[in-house]
Amino acid sequence: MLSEELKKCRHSLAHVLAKAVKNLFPNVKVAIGPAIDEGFYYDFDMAPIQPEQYAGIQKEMRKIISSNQYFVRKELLREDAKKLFANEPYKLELIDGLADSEIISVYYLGEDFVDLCRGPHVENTKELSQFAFEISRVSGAYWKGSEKNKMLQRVYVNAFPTEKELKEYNNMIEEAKKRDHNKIGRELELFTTVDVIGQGLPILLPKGAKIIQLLQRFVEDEEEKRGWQLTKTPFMAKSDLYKISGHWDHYKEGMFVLGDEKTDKEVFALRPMTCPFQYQAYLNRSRSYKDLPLRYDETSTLFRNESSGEMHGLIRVRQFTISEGHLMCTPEQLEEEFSGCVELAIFMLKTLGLYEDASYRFSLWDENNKEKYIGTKEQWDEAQSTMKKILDHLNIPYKIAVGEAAFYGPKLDIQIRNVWGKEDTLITVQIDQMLAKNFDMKYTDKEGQKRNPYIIHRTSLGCYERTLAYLIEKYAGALPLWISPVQVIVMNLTERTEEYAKQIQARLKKEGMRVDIDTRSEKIGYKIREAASQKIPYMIIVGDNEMQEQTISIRGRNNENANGLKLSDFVSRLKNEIELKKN
RNA sequence: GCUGGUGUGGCUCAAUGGUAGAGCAAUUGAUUUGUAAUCAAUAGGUUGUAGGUUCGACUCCUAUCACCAGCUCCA
Repeated sequence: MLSEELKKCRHSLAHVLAKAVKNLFPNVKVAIGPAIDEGFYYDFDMAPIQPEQYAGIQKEMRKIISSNQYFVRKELLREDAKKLFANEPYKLELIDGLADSEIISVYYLGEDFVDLCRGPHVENTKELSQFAFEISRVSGAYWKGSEKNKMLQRVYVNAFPTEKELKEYNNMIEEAKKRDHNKIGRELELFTTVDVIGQGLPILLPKGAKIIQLLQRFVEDEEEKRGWQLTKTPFMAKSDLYKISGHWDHYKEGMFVLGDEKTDKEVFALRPMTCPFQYQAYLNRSRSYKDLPLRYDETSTLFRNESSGEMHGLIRVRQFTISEGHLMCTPEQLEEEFSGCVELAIFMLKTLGLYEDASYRFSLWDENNKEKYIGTKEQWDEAQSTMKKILDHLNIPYKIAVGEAAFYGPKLDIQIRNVWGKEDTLITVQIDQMLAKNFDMKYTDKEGQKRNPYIIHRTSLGCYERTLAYLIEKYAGALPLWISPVQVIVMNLTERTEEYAKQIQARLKKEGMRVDIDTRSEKIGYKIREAASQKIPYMIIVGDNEMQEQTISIRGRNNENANGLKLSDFVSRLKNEIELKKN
């Protein structure tokens, strides 16, 4: 089915849902009901619907469909439309929002239900009779998407042209659930959370911490090769710093403030970003154009006081560590340096195998929401057009997102999709002309003039916690060998071979491998299954033959057998594999 | 922050107002085992937390914390 046609059917089904809900709960006020990727939703002003009620609503929808009702379009004058929807406050608000030039159309579904709608719709509900649909969830959603408005009940319905497609969709969701980092990250003992520590503050367990350590080392080493210098700056500062940077005015809600401004002489805040701290490193002495570009990186832990409902696994947390960097340069160097930052990000994504899931977003400010940002319209126009020129020149395919900029400048965000298809920012590269002025950062140019440098804010791999989450989902927990927290597990079949198993572990450890051992001498089948479920890349099973000579059997993660391989060959094979994957 | 759901040993689940229980994992002993399930025993829980109702609460009520889905906000 063509997507326009599918959309039309789904949207028609949304009207059927609205009618069904109206039939069952006459006092309900209806809002809007668009088609979405997997079906449609409809917002109602009503008491929350419980899952037990889904079946009844679906039955009512089927009843409407099977009675072959017609969708009939009518165009109305504004005042007639307002009369028609006198009891529907949300529809009235929508009508008031329509421009004078717009035609106001309504669709009748049968004689007793009418909805304000542009259409198009199917002619008759019998066209929907083959459709498979089911209510998937109900949740709160603000009217017109603003938290200042009333919260309505959004009924999500999955809808597909055939039973088969709905089933396939449900299977896909089931498969996606198996990759959910929040589930398998806990099962694999990479991280956990605990009530007494609090929301958004995950504990990285040894294996999770090992992965992050490996990533950090890799990033720091790679950045050093590319001319970045590591700084280490404090986790907190006096409010004075944030007042200069603008955080105090524009980001205070998001910060953990220590102390009370009214009563304390000094108030501190944990840092939500590294920028103003690394700028102090730049300000350490006077700079000349010969010093530029100056590239500072830092493995930087940040703290952001997110609202309670926003935390999610490792993707959205209150404390996280980011591969941060700030680059100070002259206007002439800007494009090349910006491009270098993007290239570094791409290199990181490709190394981790995440590149194919990434897309670019050019995040601009929202002129109509000036209080969110510092700087003037002229400054924003300049920063954005500079960045646009560079992006176009670099031939980076991006989509534009208005209102997604940082409060101090536009961003190039590298977005990544999770297993549910939901998008998040993993990496960001930003151009900032404003903070250099606020902090009075200068360099002396060839003519001896003092000038503000351009600053590029960037992450190369983003936030490690979030990156780990996406890696888990990407590989369903079976991480590439070079970042596997356990690369090999040795297990012995009987106690006779326990010593030999230990020797093998020691030997591999000496070679720099990360090797676990499982000496429980029974239940070999159980042990193998457990190692497989832990997604350990290789297992070595140690036994002996009739002559009581020790034997080993090496097995890969996908159950490929590497039997007959000598231990020394296995070691060089692992080393090769690690080198290959890193390139 | 908002709407809804969930919370019982390490894990998966049972117990619908009447004695908190099972399987797996763990520990101990026996078995020396060959690609999940050897035998026996042991230990592990003030049912997220704090109040309340009741003769009696895992179960009902209130508050709170955490987790999940969605909205809003964001790396």
